[in-house]
Amino acid sequence: MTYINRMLAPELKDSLQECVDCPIRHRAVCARCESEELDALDRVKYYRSFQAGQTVVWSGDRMDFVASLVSGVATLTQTLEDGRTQMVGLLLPSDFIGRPGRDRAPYNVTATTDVLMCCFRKKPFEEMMVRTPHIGQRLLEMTLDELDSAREWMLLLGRKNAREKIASLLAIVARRDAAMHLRKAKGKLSLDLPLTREAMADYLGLTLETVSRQMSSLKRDGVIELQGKRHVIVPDFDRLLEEAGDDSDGGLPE
Amino acid sequence: MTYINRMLAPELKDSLQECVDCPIRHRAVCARCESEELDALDRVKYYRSFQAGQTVVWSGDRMDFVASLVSGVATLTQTLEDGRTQMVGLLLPSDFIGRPGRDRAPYNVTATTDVLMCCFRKKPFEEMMVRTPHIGQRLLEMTLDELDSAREWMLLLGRKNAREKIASLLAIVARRDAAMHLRKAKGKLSLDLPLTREAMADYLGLTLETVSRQMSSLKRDGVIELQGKRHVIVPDFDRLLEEAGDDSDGGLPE
DNA sequence: ATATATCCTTGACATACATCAACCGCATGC
DNA sequence: GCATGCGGTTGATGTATGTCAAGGATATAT
Repeated sequence: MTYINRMLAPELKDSLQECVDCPIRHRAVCARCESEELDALDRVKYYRSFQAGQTVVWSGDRMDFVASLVSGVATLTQTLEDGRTQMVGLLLPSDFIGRPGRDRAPYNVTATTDVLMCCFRKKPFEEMMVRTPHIGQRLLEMTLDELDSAREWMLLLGRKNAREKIASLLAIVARRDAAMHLRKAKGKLSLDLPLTREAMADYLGLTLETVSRQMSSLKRDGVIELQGKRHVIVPDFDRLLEEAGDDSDGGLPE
Repeated sequence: MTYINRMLAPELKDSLQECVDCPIRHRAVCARCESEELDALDRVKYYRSFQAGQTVVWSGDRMDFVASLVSGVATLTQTLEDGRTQMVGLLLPSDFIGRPGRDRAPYNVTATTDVLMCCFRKKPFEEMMVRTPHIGQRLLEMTLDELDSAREWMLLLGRKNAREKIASLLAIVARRDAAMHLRKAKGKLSLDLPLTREAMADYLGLTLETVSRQMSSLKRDGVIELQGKRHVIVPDFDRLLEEAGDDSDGGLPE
């Protein structure tokens, strides 16, 4: 069953890191998953890996599998004819890819780092969804969450200025980072951006130059510190949230 | 059962207009809906109406019901502290409001015209979802569709210019209009905008002045004709789609 | 008929961000 | 050693859209 875990047992999020890192150890961690159904699914799963920069599927292509991201970072993007591109999804380990009930991918899926995916053919997966309501329910829950974050993202794209956009992105990454690794060095928070400046720009609806300038500006103003280009230190998370302009006081998960 | 129909029977979309307009006639139209479960649900449903401009729920408020929009237009909006607001959902008749499993509304829901909603208390609705997998499946399908349109919307917000945004919105409204009324006067297509210029601006991440200017510009260039402020005639839908800059050749549903 | 409010349009001007271009730092390869 | 490429930074300049302001059209109320 392994990587399907997040779909089945939300309360297992804490042990997710273990699940993801070590399929073998996982059975010990997650007793709930020991059903025959899942064993059956386990038998039809297979793995695919992609190198950084590789495209998993192109928008419009047939996609006869669903998958769970095991490691690495992938993005969903949409493009206009002239090449303008907008990221519409950022996939981190344990995120779900694909959708039961449709067989063409509506977006480009691209690996931005080296990526490992755990795949299931769509048909057996769908059959199991019918037999095991748990899975459908969990999938609904995950989809509703995604819809919520898509809508927050829309607020960002439509109404925030460049500085707020950058700060928001950093806060989002910090939060997701923290949710997975719980790596928070006493007040000072540090995070690795899994994105190039260009990918950040595509996330935020900006150009890479503007991203770069705003990163420099936030650094000048002491909101962040930079070690290298990708490693960011956040001395004061609340300050960052202020810069993000967000209404909701969404602190870090403890 | 009436308004829950869209959730249960996607193939009934054609008869939706009848369902929505006339609850009484509906039973005749939709044989599939005559189950005991639904009768039970039918017994706990109730109606609420709102006047144009009224707020149905504020973001963060308790929301102990789910609902189906019977008539009128409602919007989901998010705001920043300083009042900048972004529309994140546009609800037309038969759209679903609320989400099982959460009890606080994550957005403002506002009636932009007079609105009638068919409501169900959340608890009995959720119980029925457990007993009737159909409903959960349908809800998943609808949520996935919403996620898709949210993501197209993100492309619009992040990467389209003002003219393309306006053209896209008109195309979207035209499509949804057509899907419901099938009102297409031989080539020439006419539609009523259910939104003020300000609401359009909030949809598109623009100011109302820019919306107004671009409408005028599209009119000057013969892409649209205006009768009054809200009634739009589209002489050539393909031309409009070109202006929208969209890759996908999403014609009108026939 | 006159007032008032709402929604919309248009103009003049300001500015945030995009565009174009040069250059830096650091790999990798010959 | 030096070239080449990639990701990133910074500067000069342009422009699309925001901002501020005035006024038009229509409806409702007095």
